[in-house]
Amino acid sequence: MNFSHKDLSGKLAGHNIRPSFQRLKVLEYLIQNQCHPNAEQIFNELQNVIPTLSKTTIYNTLNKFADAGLVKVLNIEDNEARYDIITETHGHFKCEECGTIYNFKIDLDAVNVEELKGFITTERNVYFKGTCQKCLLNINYSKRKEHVS
Amino acid sequence: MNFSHKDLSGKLAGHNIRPSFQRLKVLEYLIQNQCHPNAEQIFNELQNVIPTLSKTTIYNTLNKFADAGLVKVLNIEDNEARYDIITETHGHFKCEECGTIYNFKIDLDAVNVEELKGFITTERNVYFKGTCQKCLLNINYSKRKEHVS
DNA sequence: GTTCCTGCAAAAGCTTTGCAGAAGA
DNA sequence: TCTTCTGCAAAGCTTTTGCAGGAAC
Repeated sequence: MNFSHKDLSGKLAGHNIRPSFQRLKVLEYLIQNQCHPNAEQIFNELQNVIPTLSKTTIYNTLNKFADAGLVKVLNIEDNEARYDIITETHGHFKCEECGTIYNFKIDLDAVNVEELKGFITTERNVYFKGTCQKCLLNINYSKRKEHVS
Repeated sequence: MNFSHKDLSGKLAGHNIRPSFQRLKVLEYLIQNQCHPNAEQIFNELQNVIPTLSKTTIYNTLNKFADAGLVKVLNIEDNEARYDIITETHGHFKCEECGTIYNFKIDLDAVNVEELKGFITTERNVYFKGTCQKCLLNINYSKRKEHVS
């Protein structure tokens, strides 16, 4: 998919965020790469487009987006935040072999927790960890090869 | 509850961890304070018991416990890890007012996710955020007072 | 006598802050 | 003009690493 400058500006304006060039590019990147990037990845990618870009701006922008509710911050590991354009409630699966984070549909909005009666819940997160199918196949393949040789 | 040296040593031995004094104290602390402490809190508390204690040892110990599957690392915020003695599957609720992390019962082991067919899931985490009842009551109380005065 | 553990100091890595100049309203 | 934004440099924080002395088995 492709997004016009107008689409992107509109989205920012809807959250009271001024449409600077840097912000538009970060937003565009997040929409086109829904792969839960961290600040580093976004920075590296956009440096090609904006040579003078600084990491501070990436952080400023991401924090602004997060405050505005445009993106969600994922803290699956403790040493880096990952950013997710907010679409609908979904869970995350992190493969501990390859590091890929997958989305999966799960609806916790309906879940009613007895112990949280009287609490206000504003955010519901689910993340699983394990090994993804791709890596499992690779591991099995390696083992078979090992066995043969 | 109180735990004898023998109980604690046994628990460590069961995970192939040598029962040094420091490790026993960290374990004891985690069992007696199931309040999801971070490294800092554990360090401060245990410094009273072990004056020569260093933060490195806290990290060494917690990492060892985590590797052995004795504790679970919670990454609800990105700037600090919190540690949770593993008991049974439960969710975490973090109050954004007072910072307290509450446990609640939720069983995701039964959840079957179509999109994760062929994946191996080793860890399932749920965390909610919002405002706890205690803080909600305080906020309401303040508002009432404000209104009266 | 080895191997493992502790803790100091230093480093590493992610993120925030201060600030001055530039851009936008 | 006045506010907001960018990006450099520096600082802040949590966590890890290197290493030497000490403890445990």
